[in-house]
Amino acid sequence: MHVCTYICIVKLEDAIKSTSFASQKQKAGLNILYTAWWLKSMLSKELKVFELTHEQYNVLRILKGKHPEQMCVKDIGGRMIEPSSNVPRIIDRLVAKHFVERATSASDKRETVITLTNVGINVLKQATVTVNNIMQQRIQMKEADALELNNLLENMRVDQ
Amino acid sequence: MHVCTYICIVKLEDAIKSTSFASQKQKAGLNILYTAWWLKSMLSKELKVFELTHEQYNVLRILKGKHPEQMCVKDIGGRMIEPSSNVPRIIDRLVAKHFVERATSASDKRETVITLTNVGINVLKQATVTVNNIMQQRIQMKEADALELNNLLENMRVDQ
DNA sequence: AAATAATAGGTGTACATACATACAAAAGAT
DNA sequence: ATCTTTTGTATGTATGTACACCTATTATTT
Repeated sequence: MHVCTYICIVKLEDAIKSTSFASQKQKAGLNILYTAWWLKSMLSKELKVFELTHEQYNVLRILKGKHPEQMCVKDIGGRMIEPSSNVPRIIDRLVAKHFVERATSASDKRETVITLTNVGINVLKQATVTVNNIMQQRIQMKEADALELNNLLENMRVDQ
Repeated sequence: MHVCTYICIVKLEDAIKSTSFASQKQKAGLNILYTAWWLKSMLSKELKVFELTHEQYNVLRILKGKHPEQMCVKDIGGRMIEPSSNVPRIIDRLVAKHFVERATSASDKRETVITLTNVGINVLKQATVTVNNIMQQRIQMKEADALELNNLLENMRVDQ
């Protein structure tokens, strides 16, 4: 039986109330989906203070990586963790909050170039401190284990 | 450089075009999010043939686990991989396709009990064959590695 | 140069998530 | 027995995803 006191490690069986899995491989699939949800919901909770969703935060971080250079929508899209994200609409919301600015590219009028504003940079800076702290506290893993995990995840994905 | 021929293993660096991570632990977080997206989008693609989203498929599978018993909305919700899923609305769509039926519980009129229809059972059966095949082919992992992965994922999640 | 194809971005729709709220029914308190 | 609280479900709103389609611009072909 699972008892939750101060620190609580939730087994998948408890989380989704399922006791039998066809294989460890099948369980691993569900475990990845559940852990991703767990990560995302932790992030979202922290980011709410800054009026950011974790997708909006992701876009700001991508922009920060090139700042003070601008980036076009396509380049941002290519760096999203979830590649099918609809970047124009995420940018709509960042523009509404004055965290970024939109302009048509001079060199290619099809492109829209996005720039971080000072407000955006400040919000991102504060949000990042919080996010990093939470990640440090809530993810329990030695670097060697993390490396092992990264190898397992990268080798499991068969494309085509 | 990464070349994709027949079987193609995508490194996270290529997927999100980022080359530097603060730590293996931070990379692991992103890797989990990306792998979850990869899994979900594969599933969704396969399930489209059956007019199912992967959340709808998840609900059908949960119902199958108790069949021919009925389940109430709350019990279904407690078994979802993403616990904050809005189960009533997913059920709306399954009812519209005649895969499940809704009825008010006799023992507790607050509860709505959900029953799999024969159509639902057949669709689930066919969808499951396809899903299992795809998982078998696209997830490359030995059982021992899957066990290792499950342990890493379950031990990393610190709640509270 | 004119016609055609490819590309970048935006938009519409269906579905899902996250969270707040509403309402009816059941459980508990007095 | 009546009042209060809790519970189960549904619904409204903002956001995001997945995918199709449209338009403007650029690149390519002839």
